[in-house]
Amino acid sequence: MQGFFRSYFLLHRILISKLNDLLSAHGLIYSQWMVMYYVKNQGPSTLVDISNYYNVRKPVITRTVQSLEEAGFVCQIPSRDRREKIIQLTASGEAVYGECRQLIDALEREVTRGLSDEEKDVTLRSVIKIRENIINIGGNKHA
Amino acid sequence: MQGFFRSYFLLHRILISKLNDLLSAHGLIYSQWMVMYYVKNQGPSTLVDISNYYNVRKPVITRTVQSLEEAGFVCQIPSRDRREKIIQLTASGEAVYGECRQLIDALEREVTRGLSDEEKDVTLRSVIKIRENIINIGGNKHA
DNA sequence: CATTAACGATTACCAAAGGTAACTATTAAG
DNA sequence: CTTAATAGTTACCTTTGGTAATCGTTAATG
Repeated sequence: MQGFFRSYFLLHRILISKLNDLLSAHGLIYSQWMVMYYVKNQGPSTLVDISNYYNVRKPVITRTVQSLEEAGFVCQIPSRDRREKIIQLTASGEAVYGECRQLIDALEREVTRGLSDEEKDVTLRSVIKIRENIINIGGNKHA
Repeated sequence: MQGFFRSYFLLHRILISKLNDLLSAHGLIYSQWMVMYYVKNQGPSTLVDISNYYNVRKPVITRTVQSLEEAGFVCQIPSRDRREKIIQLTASGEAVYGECRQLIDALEREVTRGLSDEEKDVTLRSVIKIRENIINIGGNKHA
């Protein structure tokens, strides 16, 4: 696996650039998409839920959620615990999520063209495995 | 390959965080390592060489190279074309490169633990192939 | 050969995505 | 009832990317 990191990071920039091109056409940026993705698939969530899932500090999520509220893509629903801020997608959030979901799925098929199902499967499982390994190494500041 | 992007980006944050932990112990950050890596492996290079390789704008490279010069890890060598700035690693740059190289190789082995050689190979080739696909899709603003 | 093009590098900005520290409310524990 | 812990926010910093405009220098062209 000589040079895996290099190839990985070389891919990252160009991949996130493509993704942002796609999202910006719908008024979104990557960090907003991440939050919408989580809320769509996990249901109404607190900021701490999202923060834990992505291993990102709370203020970062606060900022992103605020921008999504201003854009009208998420809204707050009441909670028994009045400290919590539970958010969910609005109708317009659902709509833009659906549009982007399709485009992203299409992009994913496009960029993996030429790879067999077997190769795709191995690659996906390897990426997940590598992440697990890093988490288990420990010493990561955000466990 | 449903969810490849998600897994890929989930890995990225944690991977670059590990890498920066490692580099910061030697006074480097990721962007500096990238430049040193290129200069080490391609030999003395201009800023445009580096910019083209990483598909990153020139001012970004200017800034990184300046920080490396201040740190004493790279220096300029004269060129016939007086527009160009050709840089190479200094002795201290070579030393720190060597130290980090070993640690990064070790980290790479560690995080890919549990993957067979076959799986590692397929994964590396897939990542490279995906990058090629994206570049060939065209429309990338930085071709 | 003189003028114009192109090129390499830089400066001065801006944006996105991450981080810390310190704070306010609110709830849970003792 | 007082103290802890928790959820969220605010203010600010860092890293890594981008643009636009500019300066020197080289290459092209009339």
